[in-house]
Amino acid sequence: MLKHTFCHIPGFGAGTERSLWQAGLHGWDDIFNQPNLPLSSKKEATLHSHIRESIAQLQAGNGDYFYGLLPSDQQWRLFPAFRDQVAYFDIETTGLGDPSDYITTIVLYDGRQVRSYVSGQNLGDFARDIADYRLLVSYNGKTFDAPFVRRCLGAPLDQPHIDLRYVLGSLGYRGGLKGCEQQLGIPRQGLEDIDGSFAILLWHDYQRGNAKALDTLLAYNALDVINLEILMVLAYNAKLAKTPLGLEHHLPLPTSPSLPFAADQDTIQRLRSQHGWSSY
DNA sequence: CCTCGGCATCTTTATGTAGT
DNA sequence: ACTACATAAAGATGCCGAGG
Repeated sequence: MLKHTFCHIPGFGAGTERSLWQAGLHGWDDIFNQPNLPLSSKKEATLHSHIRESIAQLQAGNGDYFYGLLPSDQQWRLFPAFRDQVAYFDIETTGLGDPSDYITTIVLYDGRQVRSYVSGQNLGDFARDIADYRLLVSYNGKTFDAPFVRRCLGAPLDQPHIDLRYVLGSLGYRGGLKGCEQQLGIPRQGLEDIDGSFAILLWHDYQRGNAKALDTLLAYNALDVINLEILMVLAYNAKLAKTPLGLEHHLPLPTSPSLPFAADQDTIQRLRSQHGWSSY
């Protein structure tokens, strides 16, 4: 998709890009073959120089270049070029950000492998592991997860970052991660009633000695992260469908790995009744 | 050349929202 | 209550071609 992108060039907005597309100039290669472009000579010069630069930067795998130039509502275009170096991630904490709050668990998924990090065990390893990836994907992670990780773990998390909250929101899907999943028909087998506040209860139950509560928490955490990949592909295809480019660039839905953790229904039921049925 | 009008892009401001 | 990201609306800038 980057090879079909022009709106990262200064002076080239959504309108100019669309008119180029509709003139049959779908990609960077077409620009050099076409003798007379529907542009002024000044714009043509900036177009040529920026496309030469873009080809080199893409070849070098430099996502920062495009991330810095793309309008924020077009960052989703980075996905296919960096899909083999993408990290889907999500954190659980003891609260929304009081100074006393801390990260309890993190799950990182790269499309192949699920890795988990637990406070008191290996949480700090996340800072090293996440640095190996060149694109981050999260839900509301730009506002919540990434600042929390920077503050508590000192990881820079300075890679390009696609926050699905805004991509899905621009497609009309709002109401949080669970709401989006529901609207798009993505199941959460056995974990449909667990949310972030219940995750706090699971953590405290684990602290009191219930090992199955941690498994349940990690199952919930991992399911969120695995579903991020499905959401990313669905959102990407939906954004693509709004362009006049062909359908040939659509991505197939990924096959999700099975959850490496088992939720314990007895623990869920007990915590539910202990804390009242009304809110859960 | 110079100015003007139309259009697209860029900037500024205010408002909204989701995470545990 | 918080945070820091986004969009939306409104205003400013600047490019480009037409016409004098």
